[in-house]
Amino acid sequence: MNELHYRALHGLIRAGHRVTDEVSIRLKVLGATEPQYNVLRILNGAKGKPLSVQEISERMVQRSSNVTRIIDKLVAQNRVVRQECPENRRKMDIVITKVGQAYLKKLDKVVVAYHQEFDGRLDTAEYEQLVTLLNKLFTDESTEDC
Amino acid sequence: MNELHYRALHGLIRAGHRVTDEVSIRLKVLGATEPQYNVLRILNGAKGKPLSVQEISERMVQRSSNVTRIIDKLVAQNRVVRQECPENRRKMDIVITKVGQAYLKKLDKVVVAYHQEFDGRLDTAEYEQLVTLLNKLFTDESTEDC
DNA sequence: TTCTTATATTTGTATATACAATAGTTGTAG
DNA sequence: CTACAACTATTGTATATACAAATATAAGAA
Repeated sequence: MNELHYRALHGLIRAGHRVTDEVSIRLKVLGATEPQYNVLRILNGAKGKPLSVQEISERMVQRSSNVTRIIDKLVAQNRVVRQECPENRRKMDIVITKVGQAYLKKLDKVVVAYHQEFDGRLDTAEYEQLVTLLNKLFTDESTEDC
Repeated sequence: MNELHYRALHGLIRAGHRVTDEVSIRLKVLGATEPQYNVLRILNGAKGKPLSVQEISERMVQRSSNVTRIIDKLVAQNRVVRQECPENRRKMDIVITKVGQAYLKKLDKVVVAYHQEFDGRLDTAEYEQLVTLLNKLFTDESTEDC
């Protein structure tokens, strides 16, 4: 019983780390880290709407208190812009740039290529099953991007 | 199609990180990090047989080149012993101590308690399904502990 | 207004991690 | 035996991360 729990949860941990590691290796070739990729995706998913540091943090897979410094890097690379939010000067308006979008496209390409390695390992019904099971396990979806 | 892949893999990443994060929080209360816990579990699983740094590395969930420094910490805490392997003086024989085993028991307790939070979220058949799907996705099991 | 509390981000600092370089050991070819 | 390549663990160093403290703004109460 509990052994089964353990196998399932441990399997999830290993699977998650493994996918992250593999993705990181591929992103690094293009000069990006996984958190940077994550932030760019989140901003791109906002469709031009500026997001605050907090909003980005909430959508990140890895809880990290240092979104500020990730943004610092992206700003230095002209991939996002950061400016004070006019309505609330405590907040920052962060937006992906054209340069950032073009870069993200390149990053997405290598990630999609990695995903394609999984073609055929499960059939469509099984992939749906997996998604369903994950949703059931983690009902409160505190982090959502795209 | 590809969207489904993405949802499944991204779900795995989030689930894995989430479980790791939650476990880390609980371990930290007892003064341990997740990698330290991992090493202790691996050594305990070896049933007294000394393992080399390399053997431990291979069994870790997170690829990390710094098992040496994790061992440093555990040695300082008297939870493992490290001595030169007599057969091959390049290698190190690393073994968990009684102190380490007792400590590991305490760590396991909080991890098990966390696992129990998942009771009822899936039924037995579903847990088995999940394990099966994960095994199908990652056929080559390069990392195995316990 | 002024005081207090809450919110949002940044920064300081200690620790952790990745990666390359190093040092010591073993195996093997000449 | 010597020279050279392969293997194992450690260390140096730059970067990343976690967490607490600091800074700045906003909102509400006296």
